[in-house]
Amino acid sequence: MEYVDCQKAATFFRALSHPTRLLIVSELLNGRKCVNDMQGLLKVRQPNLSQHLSFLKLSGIVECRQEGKQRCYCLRDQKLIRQLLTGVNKT
Amino acid sequence: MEYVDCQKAATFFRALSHPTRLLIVSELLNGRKCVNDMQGLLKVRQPNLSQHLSFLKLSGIVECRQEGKQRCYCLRDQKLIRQLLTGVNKT
DNA sequence: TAATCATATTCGAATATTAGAATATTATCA
DNA sequence: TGATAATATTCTAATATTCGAATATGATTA
Repeated sequence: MEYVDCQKAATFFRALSHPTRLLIVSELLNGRKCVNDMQGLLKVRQPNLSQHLSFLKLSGIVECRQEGKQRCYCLRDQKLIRQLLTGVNKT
Repeated sequence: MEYVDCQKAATFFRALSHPTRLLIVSELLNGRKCVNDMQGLLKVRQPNLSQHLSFLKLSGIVECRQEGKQRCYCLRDQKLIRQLLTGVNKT
């Protein structure tokens, strides 16, 4: 296989290495969601959710847009994430 | 997407979330290697390498076999790993 | 069986991650 | 403009990760 940027890849995988963040990400596979939507689905407190979202944003996995009062998050590369999760899921 | 076992997936991704472990893994994409081979390729001390290998083994990413004095490691699912790294590399 | 090569384990210190509590910010609405 | 809804940030304590140093183990060879 060609050269792998291990630093970059490690950052990417680290972002996916926490169950809560994976839950967020797998919810986002179903489409854009605002923080409040996600809170309804996950059992974490709002500040904690916000921290994880921030982590995911810094790692380049999600992006967000302000929409009125709400902030909507979505995956930056839905196809890639789907592929990664599907692969690992089969393990 | 179907249900994702986030606990399991998180463990898997965490194993790949360290640059040294990714280096190990990408070396193993070229085939089986014993610890000493890997030491020649990476710039880490032997005990540290051994720790990372142990982590990768516990996470189910590699397996190893004793071969004479040496212990040879290989990927348990080379195709999956190649797919994951290729995907992330394109990011 | 003693020496040696190859690898693993243990321990401790430094650092990073995580979650909760408290608080701050930002956008809209009355 | 003040109140409120939605989200983010900061601080802190608990825990986890990482590395190096020292040491242990296991297989082979002399």
